[in-house]
Amino acid sequence: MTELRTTPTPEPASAHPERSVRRASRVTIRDVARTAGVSVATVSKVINGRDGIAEATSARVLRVVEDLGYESSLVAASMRRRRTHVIGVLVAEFEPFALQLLQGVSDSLADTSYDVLAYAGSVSAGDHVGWERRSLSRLAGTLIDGAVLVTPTVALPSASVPVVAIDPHTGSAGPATVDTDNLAGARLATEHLIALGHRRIAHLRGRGDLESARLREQGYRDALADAGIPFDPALIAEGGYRAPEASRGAATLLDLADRPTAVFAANDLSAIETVRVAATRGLRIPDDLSVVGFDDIPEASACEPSLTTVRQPLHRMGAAAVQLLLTMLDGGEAGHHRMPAELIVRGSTRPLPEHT
Amino acid sequence: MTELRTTPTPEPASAHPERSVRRASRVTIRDVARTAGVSVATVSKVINGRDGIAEATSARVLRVVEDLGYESSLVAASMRRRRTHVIGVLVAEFEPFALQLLQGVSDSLADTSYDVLAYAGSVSAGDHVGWERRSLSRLAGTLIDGAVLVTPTVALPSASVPVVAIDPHTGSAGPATVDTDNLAGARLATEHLIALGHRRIAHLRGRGDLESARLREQGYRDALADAGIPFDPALIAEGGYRAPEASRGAATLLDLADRPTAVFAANDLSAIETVRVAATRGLRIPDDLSVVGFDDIPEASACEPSLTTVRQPLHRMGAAAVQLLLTMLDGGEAGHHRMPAELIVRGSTRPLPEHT
DNA sequence: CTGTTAGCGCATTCAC
DNA sequence: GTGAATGCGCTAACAG
Repeated sequence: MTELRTTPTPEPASAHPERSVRRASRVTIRDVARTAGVSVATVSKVINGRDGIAEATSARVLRVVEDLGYESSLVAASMRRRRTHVIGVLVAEFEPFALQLLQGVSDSLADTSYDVLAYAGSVSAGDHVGWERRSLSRLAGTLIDGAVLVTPTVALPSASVPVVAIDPHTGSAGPATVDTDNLAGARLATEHLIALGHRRIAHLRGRGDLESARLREQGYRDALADAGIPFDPALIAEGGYRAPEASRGAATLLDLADRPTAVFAANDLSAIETVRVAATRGLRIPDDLSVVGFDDIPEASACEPSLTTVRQPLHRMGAAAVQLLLTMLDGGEAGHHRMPAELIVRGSTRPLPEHT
Repeated sequence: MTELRTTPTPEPASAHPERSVRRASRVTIRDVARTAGVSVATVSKVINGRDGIAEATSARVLRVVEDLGYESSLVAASMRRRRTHVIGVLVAEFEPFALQLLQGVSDSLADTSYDVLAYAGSVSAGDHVGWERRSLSRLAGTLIDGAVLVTPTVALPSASVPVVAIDPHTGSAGPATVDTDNLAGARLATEHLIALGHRRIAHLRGRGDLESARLREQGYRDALADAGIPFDPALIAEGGYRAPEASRGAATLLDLADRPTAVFAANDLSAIETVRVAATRGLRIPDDLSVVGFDDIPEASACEPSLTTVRQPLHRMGAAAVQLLLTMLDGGEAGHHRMPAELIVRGSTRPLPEHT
């Protein structure tokens, strides 16, 4: 009776012609066991290569597995097993920054026995602060052996698996982290604009809940101070690291009576948005306005004009996070890894014409 | 007794000072129940908003949930429940093409109640043909409600959940699919080169097991035939859609005694690789060699010189896949969705100088 | 060598 | 209203 409930279509998968697109109920280990005429445990042993199984039995089971197209459910297996050999990359949202990191993580995991699982936690939950705790709680301890958290917004409580944070909320506090020298990077960007003769330099802020955003603003202020340029609060607007907010912030700045001649945006996404808004105002880049971004996502060099920006070595950061994670999975201790920032000068900045 | 085994650290999570970076064991529904002084079932009902629970009890439970930072395990929940509200994007590997699609999928799922899970199946398993069946089998029916398969290499047997394939193996055969008009796109690319005066046009093939690769080669041949240019087998090399293979293929072509004046690469990744190899041979792009790619990933416009390519609307393709999937999840029937291809002329192509 | 037993963390009947 | 059973698909001990 319960057998029937488990497998509504008792005939082997290979037998029934797929004329309808109906869902075939999943092939479970019990289907295999029943078809092969052995117990569930035996199948499990064969699958997992445990020894103590007769050659003949093993072969027969494997044949059935092949015939039925059986593959063990990650979920069920992970519930019993210690390690799943899956690394989770937890992001708030799949945007270019996170995707570049993901590529780095994935590439450097290619030589290991780990698979990669990326999870966007706040897609359906809105911009809930604390998405990382939610995601971690849902996946850790069961599905993934370790996690890479991309721009977590809160300090993480001790998790149930090893965790490495990239561009964390609290700077280099807490557990293992990977980040870029945001302060120095922001200085580079601002000093570049100053060197080009700009003095009315605006800043489009990043997300208020991220340490990186705070540091980038600080670097901007420091550079201004060093150059003896007074700080003007009117030249700061909220960009939030994302297009919609950046669009509003950029509009605020560009509609100022005494418009800035340059904008340092807290990341590339908002810099690109600034360029877009400038276009709607009839402003040409870089003739009427210089723009600098941060991150150097592929879109930065792809846009027109190409964006001057501060490069974070995203691919290498992902790889570094993996190294730290593997160390922790091996029982070792992992620390903090800071990457240098690099100014990449492209087409969106130019010297301020003498006729200010 | 069993209580002790389940929770090695019986004290509430909030009680023990996190001085060590030791793993805290996951907070389970039982911890919540015990702390709140109710049964596990009661907690479950409160969490899932079932009615029939005293207001006071409900409030108390919710407080404990908040305090302990409890979140139901996706794994455990998905094993009992019907729907997990998670959509899986299954890819062989996280490369730019797949990542752009992922972004499209994710963005168009933002307004729904679904979360997104991306899984790279062949990371640890090598280039195993059939990764999609393996991944699907591991995740479907348990962890995800539906799946978007990116460039599956085999025709899928009926799966246990709704599935949409993007750029499928078998063209538009089988279940729901989304693809681009590869044949027309390849013609556009080749005709563009022909219009520029090129006649020795090479083709760097895509992955042999993909229909898209076959169609792109066919489009190339068709365009040559229409222009009355004889097909030369020596001008075809394997690119495999990936950098390492493309590198070898490009070298073969560029080291030919009678070198081609233009290369149509089956995708952007191999086109970019061709540009790279050309540089090592001292060839300038586009002066000494014109190169056209396919896909229009962000890297295509980012490279130097920017790449002339055939654009696939990747973001929209991801969104289209989601629409089909949601239809199927709603019990409806979904069909095939074909997107137009568009030639984007950039800096990597130019007219062949008269002095051939 | 193989089958039986006991859960993993959770949701779902059913009794109480 | 609440709580003890039960099972999801699977694996690890332990029996036979």
